[in-house]
Amino acid sequence: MPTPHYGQPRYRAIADELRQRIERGVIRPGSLLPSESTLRAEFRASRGTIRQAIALLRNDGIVATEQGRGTYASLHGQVWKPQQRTQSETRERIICADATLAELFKTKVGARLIERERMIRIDGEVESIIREYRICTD
Amino acid sequence: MPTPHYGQPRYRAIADELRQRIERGVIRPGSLLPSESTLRAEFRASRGTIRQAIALLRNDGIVATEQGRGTYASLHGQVWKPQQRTQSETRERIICADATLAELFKTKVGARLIERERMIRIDGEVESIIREYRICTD
DNA sequence: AGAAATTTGTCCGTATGTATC
DNA sequence: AGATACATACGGACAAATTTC
Repeated sequence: MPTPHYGQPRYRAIADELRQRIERGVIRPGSLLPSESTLRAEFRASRGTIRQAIALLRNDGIVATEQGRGTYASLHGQVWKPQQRTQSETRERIICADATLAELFKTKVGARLIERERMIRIDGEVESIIREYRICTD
Repeated sequence: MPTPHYGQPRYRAIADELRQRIERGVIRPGSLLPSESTLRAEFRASRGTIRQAIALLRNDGIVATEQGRGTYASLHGQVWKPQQRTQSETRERIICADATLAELFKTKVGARLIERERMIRIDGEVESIIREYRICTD
């Protein structure tokens, strides 16, 4: 077979197949993928094509490769899950530094600071509060 | 020449060279890079090696390739500049919710919370303080 | 400890498909 | 239609890191 690639190229198809195996747990997170030569035999593709497929997965961060060792299914595996139902509200105000903040910023108590507070909700529940402080410049 | 690649592999060296030309404006943002076959002649490398080099740049987002057309130097160009001299220290402790936090989390005053505080320094100066609060689960 | 086998990394060559000019 | 340029796919060879014996 020379090189007909109607629709999806082979390396993408192979990548998708491997991706599914990882996501479905057929290949467990942390375990090694089959070696390039094994994959080559299974998919009957050239080494270059197999490597292209793996490069895609590596680029997505779902596998990691080490020379001489092999390619692992990533531990934290999964891609960012766009967590539904996540909301975030931010508000901002100017405050005066208390003793603690003043010391951290090496400034005087009472110095003006910007406080930005973000509230993150998941399924309506408040999941975390994040407060960021900066020196007020204006 | 078979494949001696002492030190840096050729495709990286080629990528670096092209990257510099873009950053220095030798190749203007928005303009086309030399074609693969031109680059092949200039660097006396195989097409695969040239393509590996360009893939690096594409991955860094400093070029974009269109089939049949060519590879452009990206407009927004620049990569993330790893701001030198940036430090970050994180510390963590368990605190009891004050009135404000208790209200935000809809819990009682005195409830146990995890406070994670990160201090970000740029050139030694404290640039910002970030505090994150979560319900303590253990 | 050392040699061999395994596995990934780099590089070359060629051929054909597909999109653009 | 033809030329040009990138995309996909195959093959082979040697280098480098790791594991196995």
